[in-house]
Amino acid sequence: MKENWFEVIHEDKKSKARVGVLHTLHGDVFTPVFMPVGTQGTVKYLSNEELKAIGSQIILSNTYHLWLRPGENVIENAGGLQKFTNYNAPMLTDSGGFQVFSLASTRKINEEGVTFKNHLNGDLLFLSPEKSIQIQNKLGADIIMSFDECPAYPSEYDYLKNSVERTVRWAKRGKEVHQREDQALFGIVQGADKEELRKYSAEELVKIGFDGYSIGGTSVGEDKETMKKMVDYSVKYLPKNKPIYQMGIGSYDAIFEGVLRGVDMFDCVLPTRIARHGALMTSQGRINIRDKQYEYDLSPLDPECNCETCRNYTRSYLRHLYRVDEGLGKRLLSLHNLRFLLKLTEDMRKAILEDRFIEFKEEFFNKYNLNKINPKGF
RNA sequence: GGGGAGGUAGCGAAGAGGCUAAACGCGGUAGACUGUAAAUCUAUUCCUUUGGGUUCGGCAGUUCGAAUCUGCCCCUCCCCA
Repeated sequence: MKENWFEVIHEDKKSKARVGVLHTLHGDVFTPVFMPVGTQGTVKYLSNEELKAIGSQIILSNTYHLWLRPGENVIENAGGLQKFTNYNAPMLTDSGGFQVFSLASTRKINEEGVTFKNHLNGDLLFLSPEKSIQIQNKLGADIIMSFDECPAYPSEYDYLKNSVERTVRWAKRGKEVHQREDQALFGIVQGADKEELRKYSAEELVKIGFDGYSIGGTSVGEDKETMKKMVDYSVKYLPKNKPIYQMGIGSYDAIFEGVLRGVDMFDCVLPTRIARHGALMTSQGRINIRDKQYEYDLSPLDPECNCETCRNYTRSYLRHLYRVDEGLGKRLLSLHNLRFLLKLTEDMRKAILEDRFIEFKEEFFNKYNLNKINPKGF
């Protein structure tokens, strides 16, 4: 990737928040950005047209899952992920590293790579840093990830140290086989809440040299203060002229904390998953549309939202769709939750450009008062 | 008219003398979910002033003790006339 593929447009005068732009072959992405997750080459229940209509700039897909089905050759044959899915806009693939964590019960890690029991039929599969990059080269996303291990939290220090060092070696091996100049390759900083490990991880990755840097290993069960430390300990040792991506973050408060600390990119299944389960992020706090109190409620899901769902449907009807388990319900609810986060990042970019990010954060928290309604802050 | 099966919580359905306010499923009411093995998982669901109260079609019995055993009655379904 060209050295200036990422440009910082404006830095907030009172925090580390910044507005930037990623130049990719499939278009520009303005940061801070929230990236919806479409693991299997689709954001569950939503079409590309709907995603674009709510302001989605870039979406994620997953190497492990696409490798299993339909297979990277099928996607390469179609001309790459963007053509295969007809999402003619920027895309990012995760390396399969997270599956090392989430499929922990069926995997074995060694220096060479990871042996998984395929979650579909139990077949033994082997994924290595080289293999992951080679698959991602074929998938052809605009941004691809190094193959890492995301250790459980908490883990023993010795285990963490070995894991972090191995993840650095894996990153180097991945970079060595990376073929495509049109794909940005990110390294992933690990090290849990240990500053010396985060420092080591970040500095070693920077020595190798990547087009951007991810912060991995957050939101794996640690408390909020610990997550802030993890971000601080990572950003501190990363270059300012490269994008920083905090992986797996989708609660509004964690996004604020990340942006405040200099993070540019976020992705998360949270908005779509909780939507499918009836939970919605609204300007009035988090609600569960299944609840009886909405049975006769003819108001929109979120009166301050302009998404298709909020413009056209009542809570009463959305509750009905949820309860009868209709796909339209899952679609409309997913659409809204994504719009909520996309709008949030749009507003963040505006606030940063006006040097009022900290004020915006306070206004947002106060206005919506979500902490009072939902202590966990989703 | 003859023969057979059965009536258990909102529904379906286990249980065949004490470990049973009664398994399990559905339905109901809530909660969770953060680089998606997730249309998933968890709690709760007779009443209650949390001490207890009232239950397994009804009534009457047997028994220290009955949803479970006995008698009579009521009701459903199936087969044959």
